[in-house]
Amino acid sequence: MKIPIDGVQAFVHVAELGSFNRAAEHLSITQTALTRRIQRLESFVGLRLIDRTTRSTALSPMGKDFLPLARRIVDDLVHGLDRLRTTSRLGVGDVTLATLQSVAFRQLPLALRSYARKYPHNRIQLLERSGALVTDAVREGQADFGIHIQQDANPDLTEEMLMRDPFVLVCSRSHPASKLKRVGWSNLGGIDLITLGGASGNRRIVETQLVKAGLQTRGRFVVESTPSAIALARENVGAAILPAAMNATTVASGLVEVPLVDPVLYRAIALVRRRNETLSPAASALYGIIKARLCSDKR
Amino acid sequence: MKIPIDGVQAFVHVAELGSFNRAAEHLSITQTALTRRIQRLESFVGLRLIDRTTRSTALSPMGKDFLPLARRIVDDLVHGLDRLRTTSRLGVGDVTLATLQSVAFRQLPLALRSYARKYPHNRIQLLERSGALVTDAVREGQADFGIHIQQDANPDLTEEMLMRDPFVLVCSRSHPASKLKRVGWSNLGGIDLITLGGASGNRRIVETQLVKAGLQTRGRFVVESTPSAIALARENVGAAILPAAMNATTVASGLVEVPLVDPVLYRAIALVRRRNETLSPAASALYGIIKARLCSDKR
DNA sequence: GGATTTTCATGCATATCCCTCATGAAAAAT
DNA sequence: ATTTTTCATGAGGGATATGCATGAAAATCC
Repeated sequence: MKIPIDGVQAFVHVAELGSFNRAAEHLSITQTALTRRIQRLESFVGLRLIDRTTRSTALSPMGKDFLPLARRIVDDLVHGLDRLRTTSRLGVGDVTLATLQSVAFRQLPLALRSYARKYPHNRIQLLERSGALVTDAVREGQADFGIHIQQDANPDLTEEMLMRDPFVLVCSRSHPASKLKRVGWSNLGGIDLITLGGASGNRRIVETQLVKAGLQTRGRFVVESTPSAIALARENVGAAILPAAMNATTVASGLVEVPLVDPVLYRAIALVRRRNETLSPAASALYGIIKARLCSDKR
Repeated sequence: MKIPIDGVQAFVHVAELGSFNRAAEHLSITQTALTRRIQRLESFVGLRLIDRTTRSTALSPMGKDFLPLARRIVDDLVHGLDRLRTTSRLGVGDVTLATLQSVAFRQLPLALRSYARKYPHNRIQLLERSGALVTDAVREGQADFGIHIQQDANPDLTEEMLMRDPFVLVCSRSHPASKLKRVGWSNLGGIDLITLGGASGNRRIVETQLVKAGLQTRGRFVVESTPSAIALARENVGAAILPAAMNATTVASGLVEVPLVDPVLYRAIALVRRRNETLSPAASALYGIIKARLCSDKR
């Protein structure tokens, strides 16, 4: 036999309004239907919960006992489901996004502002991680999804490419290379290179390519972060290999970007999330906005 | 749209068992039906609660959020309704019974013992009241129901006659009246009467009849309780007018009961309870037992 | 005091909903 | 590659709830 939740709800309403008719109206059903619901509930539990004459209604002793619990059940149910519904409709909720610092600096702010306008009540937590740590944060559930450099496929995760970001050579205007229209990887031999080290995801890509070009694995200067690299380049210590998206030129004046070619090497920025797991509405909305924003930004 | 309580229940089971099939089996429905319930729930709230592949099931973030509440709802509902059901089936519960002292002495013990055997876990509280106080206790809700002397109908109460208890003249074996087979009310003139006073319900009945018989309103000795009356009669101070049910003869030896006739006057012992209010199962059971026991006892 | 109004209960027809059976699809196990 | 396991889907039938019209009982009204 089925659980007469309708009956419980009806019971609470009758108890509160003291009348079948008013309760029925309140529930937008006929009085007939309401009577039947109460009857079903009573026959389910096997005892009379509401003593009713043609004139008045009153709870029986057991009805009085049951009322608080019944009220709680109905409230929990209605509010609980309602919360879920509004969540789904409005996309209410918190989002935690793991991202590369570099992306957080440049591309993300626009997307976040757009999201914040659309969902003023939602909070966003940004985890700024470098390299593989983004992936880890997503896989371990610390973040709803992440933005990272595409890498070896992970069975637990799905990726979706956002844009391909070419590497460029950044150097001071007074640096010899600044005069070039472009420069091939194999022509970097005579240049003091500033490269990223540490856990950076770029490091792997750049170093691989350097090896292919027959140069030493590491640049002459290995720094931990992009700002440091830019600072060094600015002082003309050497030329830095950086993603174009960093837009070093605009960060510090007096710098020049020279495209790196043969081959044009990209780092693939991708959205990453757990495979087979639905994003929360809030996360899903942000995911969509980022995808739309950054894809159109593609160079 | 209707509240998908089945879906919530299904959701909890799937969450706990990690499998649609096992959950379906647990609920004794087909896997198909269970899938449908989950689908209905999800379409009701508008978001996916369980991420499922053909191989595995896992809660989505919102599902995880919802699980504790869902579990509580289902538990409350199932346990709450179950409690009511067992209550109705077993008649579990406490009963408070208001009764006349006289009835409590004599007829009730048998009924109570029988009830106690049938429902070993139920507690009974006895309110011993005299006269109209039984009625008051019932009307004011202090007692579930009562046993009293039938009187003017009260709109709030319903009565059900249990037995009619004739009044007898109780006297010592050495009392002149003890030789009579019966005695008419109008022949009580020369006898020193011991009557009940105070709040006794019998008082009204007896006094009314005495007036009708042309005797003084009160007996020569007016006592407050039956035991006192019996004690006086035993010492041959006079003859007492008492309900036959008191069985004075067996309480104190050396006493004789003489039927009072012209008319044979009864006090009507009745069950009384609040009109239009369902008795709790426990009370209802006791009510039934008393009715059966004492009615068969009718003289 | 009888007519009217109010309120809960019931019989019947209908529409809705939900379940089961059979089958499909996808992924893991053999 | 085949089998097995597990969730999803389509269709049909049966159970169940709903609504309308009406009844019954009690309070109110004139």
